[in-house]
Amino acid sequence: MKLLTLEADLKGRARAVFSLDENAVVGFSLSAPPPHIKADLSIAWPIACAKLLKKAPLKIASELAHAFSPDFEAQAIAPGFVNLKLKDAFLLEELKELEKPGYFERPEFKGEKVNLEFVSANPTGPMHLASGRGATLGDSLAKIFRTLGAEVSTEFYVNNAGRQVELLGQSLKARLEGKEPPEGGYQGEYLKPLAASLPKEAAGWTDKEFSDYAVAEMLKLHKADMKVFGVEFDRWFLESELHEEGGPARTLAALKERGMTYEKEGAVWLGTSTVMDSDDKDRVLVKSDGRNTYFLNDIAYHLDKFDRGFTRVIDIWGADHHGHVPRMEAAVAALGRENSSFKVIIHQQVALLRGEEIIKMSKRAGDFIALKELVDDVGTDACRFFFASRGPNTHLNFDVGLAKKKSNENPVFYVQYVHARICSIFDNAAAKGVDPLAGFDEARVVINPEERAIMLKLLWMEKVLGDCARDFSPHHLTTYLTELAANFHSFYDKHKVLDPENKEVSAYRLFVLRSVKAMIARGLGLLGVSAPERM
RNA sequence: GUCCCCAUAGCUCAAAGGAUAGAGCUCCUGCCUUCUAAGCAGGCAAUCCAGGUUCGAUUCCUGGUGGGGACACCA
Repeated sequence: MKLLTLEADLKGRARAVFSLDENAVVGFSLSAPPPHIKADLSIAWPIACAKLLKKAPLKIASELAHAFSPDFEAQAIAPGFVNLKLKDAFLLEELKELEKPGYFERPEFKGEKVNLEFVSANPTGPMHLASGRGATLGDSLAKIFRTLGAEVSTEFYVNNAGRQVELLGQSLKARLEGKEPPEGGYQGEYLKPLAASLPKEAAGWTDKEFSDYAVAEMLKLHKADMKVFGVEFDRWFLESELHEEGGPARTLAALKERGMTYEKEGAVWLGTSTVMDSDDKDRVLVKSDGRNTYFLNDIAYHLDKFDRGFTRVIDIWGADHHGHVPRMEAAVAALGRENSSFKVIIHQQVALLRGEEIIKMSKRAGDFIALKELVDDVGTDACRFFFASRGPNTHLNFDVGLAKKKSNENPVFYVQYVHARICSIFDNAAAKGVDPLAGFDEARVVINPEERAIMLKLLWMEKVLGDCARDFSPHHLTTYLTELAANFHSFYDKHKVLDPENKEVSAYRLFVLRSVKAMIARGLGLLGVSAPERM
């Protein structure tokens, strides 16, 4: 029985014992007891519901404990906890289930069609190190949501139209002609080799041809960078696609029709504040010179996503764009879409340090640290685990020098080492005269404390994935994997797995380790980190 | 000035309102004739300040202090 099923079961028993309605049982959940408590699971609900039931918490706890036996060893403890110990058979049975396909799927994600857009860096230069954070977040969340049963499509939005792209083209042209890029253009070194490799006929190109060429080349770079980083997008959505299909015009018409817009001083405004009261001021959709704002194009893009049938549209933005959230939410609402179907995940900026010094970065000025640079130095695994292990709201100070130097201290190796060690044990089994596929008599198994800790931790994965989805962050998973790894290393040090003298115990332990190996591989996979067989 | 985010050990991070606040790095003490020491066992060491709500607050609320970010008819 899964933990969530168990939780629902026990909750049902609590309702029955105290004759409560479904809604009356609030905050009933299984949690892991603190280390000094010798129990598998813990319930704090009796303390919380004491007022409602008008009973002493400890009394409630002991009545509850009574209702749980004889299926569980349950004990009521002051001030009102119920601590549970699971039966050995329960643990052994569940381990067999863990690797079954769909084990982690949940009903609430069934039928969800999620669109997850992230990174979406402008194609005006190589990908910046900070994009690694958004990429890690988005890719891991996509994989986690899929594991929970949702259908997920990942997307990278490419701004291949507009002023910045024009400037990029002009900067490239200037480099070809041996001149400095124009005012406000892109000064970066990366345009020089690009200019050098332009075809001969480029001398006669229009500005637009330069722009198109530069963008196409940058896009190639971005795709390559993301691939090395273990991130593949289901779709690279070009802004130009939007314009070809008249998306912005259609969006504007829809907004007008719904009475959300007005004209003032020659511009068309969206009443995000006056009509909808969800932003601090109204926003311009069409400028007085007749051109669309970026905002209108962006609304059109989001409408396009909804029109493609997604039930949930999720954007991942850096904190420098957080000011845009209210207006985008207002726009989604203005189009008559459910607010709950749209979510923006904001992650804080990555501040780059070299020692004490903060590195100011700007693509236009040409001073930045490329993602590729770090990945080349420390590897994708260390980078991704590092980024994944922080919640989106942490303000990350990233010391480039330290990150490169200290790669061996990254906890990712601690976790990967578990996988390598277990692989090695299985490799050695035959030589030690142990058959990894041999069965064992479950009734005779004696589970030692280290094994018990491992099994419990394995069952806990289900909850951890839920936490990741709830908080829109993979960091719970890195914490979990580190804890599972600690459980394993501790076990490994104390107990011999391959023992020719005791084949029964060997087979049982290999059975447990098979699950550990699978869960480590699964968890690392969700993070886009490899599970090496040898280290 | 307004708005958003953050403040936990020397450093980098965890912790559905629950029990003695967890890890990693650093420093110190032990452990490899036995399946990989990228490991194990142990030690030192922390909730910014002042109020409030609560049986219970690192967590929620209010007000400070300190730091990061945003406030365009730019994209």
